[in-house]
Amino acid sequence: MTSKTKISPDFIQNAARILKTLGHPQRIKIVEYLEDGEKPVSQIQRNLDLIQPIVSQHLKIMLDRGIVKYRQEGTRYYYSLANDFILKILSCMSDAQEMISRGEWSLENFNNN
Amino acid sequence: MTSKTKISPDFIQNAARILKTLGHPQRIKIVEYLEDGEKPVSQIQRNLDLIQPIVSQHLKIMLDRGIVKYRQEGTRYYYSLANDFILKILSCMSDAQEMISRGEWSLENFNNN
DNA sequence: ACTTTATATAGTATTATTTATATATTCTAT
DNA sequence: ATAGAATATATAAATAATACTATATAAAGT
Repeated sequence: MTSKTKISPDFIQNAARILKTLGHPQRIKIVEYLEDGEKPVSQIQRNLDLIQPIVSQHLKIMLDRGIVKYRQEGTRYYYSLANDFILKILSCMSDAQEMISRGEWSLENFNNN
Repeated sequence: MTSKTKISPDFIQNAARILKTLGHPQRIKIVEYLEDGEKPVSQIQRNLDLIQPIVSQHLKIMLDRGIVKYRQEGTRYYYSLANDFILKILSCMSDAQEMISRGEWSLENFNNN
């Protein structure tokens, strides 16, 4: 059983923003990649096989929304997760993945389009 | 410590979709409202003070993405959460709310715009 | 049959997000 | 001072999400 979740009305906007921000495949991948510590942009770029401005753009969005932070060293920008909590959301999604693979949840609907 | 979250590459699109879908204030409110059981559209509408087509649209989006389901009875459509798991995500967000209120996390960044 | 109620669906305009491309900045090494 | 590397920023184009208005459907009551 799940206890009554009460998100305060003031916080709903923030909650939506966080979820929406993480609701992008490449950003999820970036967050996952940052899980084991800070990484410079170039490395993220290589790892995810994306062009540099795209990576910087996603990082900026996540920076503005408090999801990542960075530390500059010379010409390198080392990005890392602003917070361990972000991983909780991802681990929640990996639970979802399990449920679906066990057939306990279906994302597809009969009247899907 | 959080254990290594591993979302399979195949699932990342789905994960993003779920998060993005929940990343809307009114949809969060709807999900919260459905927490204590199925509700007909009209009641959701009254509760959230929205016009009917908006509610139906959000419900349809969430239906297509496996987040809600419904049961028709006469002219009434009773919507409910497709899954208890959805609440876990929200409860995760209510944890976030706490962290922020305790000052352990800031959503605002110096160079925010 | 006709009307009302509850809800869905369609179409559309507006706005936001995403991606791509091009350029600027800043640091480092020469 | 110049050049190269790493990254940011600006801008434009393409795409998607949102909210609104109007209309359709289907069941229930008269």
